[in-house]
Amino acid sequence: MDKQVLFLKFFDFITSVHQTTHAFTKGAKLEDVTPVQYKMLEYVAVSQPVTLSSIGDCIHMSLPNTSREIKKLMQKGLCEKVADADDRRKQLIRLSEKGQQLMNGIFGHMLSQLEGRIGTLSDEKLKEIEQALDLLHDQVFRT
Amino acid sequence: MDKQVLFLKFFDFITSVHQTTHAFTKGAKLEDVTPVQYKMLEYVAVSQPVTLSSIGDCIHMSLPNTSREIKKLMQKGLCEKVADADDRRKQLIRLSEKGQQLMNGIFGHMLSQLEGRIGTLSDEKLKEIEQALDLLHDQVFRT
DNA sequence: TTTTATAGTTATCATATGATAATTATTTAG
DNA sequence: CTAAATAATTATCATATGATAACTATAAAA
Repeated sequence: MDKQVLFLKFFDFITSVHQTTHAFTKGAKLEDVTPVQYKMLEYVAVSQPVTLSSIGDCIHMSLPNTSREIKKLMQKGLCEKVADADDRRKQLIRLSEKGQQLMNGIFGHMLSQLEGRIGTLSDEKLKEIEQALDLLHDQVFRT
Repeated sequence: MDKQVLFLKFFDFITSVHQTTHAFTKGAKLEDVTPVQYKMLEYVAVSQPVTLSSIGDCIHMSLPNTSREIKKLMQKGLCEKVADADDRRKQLIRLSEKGQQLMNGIFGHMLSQLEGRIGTLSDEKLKEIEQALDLLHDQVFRT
């Protein structure tokens, strides 16, 4: 097994995943949300409610900057903040109704994009794809 | 086959690919190169020589901004520019010796990171991984 | 209880990035 | 040949992002 060849294949693969991701979110209406703010929304959507600190950890941003960007998202009416009852230093962030609708729209858009790519495949093929996702996730892209 | 479940798996997969990519290039010394400039270098490295326009197309940047950033990369001594003999409007960009060495170092770093993840796997497992890469590349992440 | 650590805020600065208009040089189309 | 169209440059502006210092409030440790 030529590791060099496999590496090139990885590199190519990673590039195409990035491009596909870009194509997926492209076209979804993100009116007033910057790239970093979108990453935050994505993380909050999946993990809510979350503390400011964990958002910062996840997207590699300092607490002051995280605080600033969350503040902007709240001003846009996309996020809400609740003080943690157990530890009142902590602020729990979750999507507002409007933010939830925004993310639902985006996930729906991504879903239809994906549907366009794999919609016509047989169940058997889909099983193969699922297994391939699992394999690479576990063996290579584990975090 | 539940498409909803598959979608969640995709979403998770894409996230972990992004995180892994981040971890891969992290630690590689990129002294004086901004993220956008790094993307340019990466593209030039695999496709050189390339025109300014094609760089801009690839990384979704306007020609004026592409021109500005390439200029910076040339000032850092990482790129070189040659006028195309056939069409003298075109400027062909390629890595300088120094730029080539930089990218060699980074690719080497990524290779060793990858090695750390798959180095102990059997040849059989590696074959499976290769097939999984091919499958997903062709069926899902084709561009 | 005093000290120390944690979670977050606010303010400020520097730099990176994105958008656009105006210009030059060259090539291609009519 | 003249009139587009293409490739790139330069200049300028606005905004996004990253870094840091100083601060408040709360919780945990001594």
